[in-house]
Amino acid sequence: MPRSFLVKKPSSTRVPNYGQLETRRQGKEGRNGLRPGRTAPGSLWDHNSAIACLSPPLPQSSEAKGEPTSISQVGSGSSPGGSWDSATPLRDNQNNLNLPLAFSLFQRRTPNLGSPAEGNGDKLQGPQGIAADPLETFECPDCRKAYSTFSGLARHRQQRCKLQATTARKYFNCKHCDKEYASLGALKMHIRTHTLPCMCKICGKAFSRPWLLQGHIRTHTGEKPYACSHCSRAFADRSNLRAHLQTHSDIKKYQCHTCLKTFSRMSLLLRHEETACCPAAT
DNA sequence: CTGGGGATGGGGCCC
DNA sequence: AGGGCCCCATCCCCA
Repeated sequence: MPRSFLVKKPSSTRVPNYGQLETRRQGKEGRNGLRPGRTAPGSLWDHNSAIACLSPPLPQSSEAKGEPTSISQVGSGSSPGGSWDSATPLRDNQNNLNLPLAFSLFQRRTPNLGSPAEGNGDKLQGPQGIAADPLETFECPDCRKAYSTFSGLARHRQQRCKLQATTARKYFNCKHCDKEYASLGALKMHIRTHTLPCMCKICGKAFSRPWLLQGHIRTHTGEKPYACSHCSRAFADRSNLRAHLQTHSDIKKYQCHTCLKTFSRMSLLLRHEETACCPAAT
């Protein structure tokens, strides 16, 4: 699922406590840690794991469109008893059944004398002329229902897959770009980034969210409600306060894995890697 | 070249 | 369903 990388936080973590920003941050960096197209940067706490977890990089949403990915989509179609969908990413398999491959993934089992069978009128035959043992049955990996013929099972699977295609594989596509979302709400939220319904009355600049506009208005009013507890500075944006708090920390989390120099922000590390230290390595 | 602030974008969660 | 908020991230600019 597209949201599989999210970990639902306990509500208590919503209490603002900037003294805990460092610890809360750790372990969540991977959620959305990399801009599309960026290489995984090294860092003191996640460099090794980033190599393991982020390589190969996750496919982008635009690339993922039309083809299920190993993480986001294939899993939804897999079945506990078999691997019809997971091993054969057939997006339209109800109409274009890849029989040779799919057949090899069925669980063929020997006599099941008590199980019901369908398609008794069919000759026992597998795909591509595979000679079926009269004593064998063909079992659906999903519901364990047994069929005496492959064609009976295939018919059963096709009808099931039609249902699955209309329920589990429902996506909402953005008409403005290639992105697709699992929920209508998520899509509506995304569409706001195209329509930009929130306009600043002072300068006319438009934003996708009201609170983005709120933050922008602070640039006009000069309001800075987020004060640093370590110094006298204040900020209009919480994220900027968070970044500022890094300057009070001696720990620089982001490390260049070429020269081992450390940086307080990922953007500084990226800039260092791309320009100063090892531009060819990126 | 580096450090840091300012501004902003975007997806998800909670109410 | 929508608003508010959280968190993460990036880009730009300046010292």
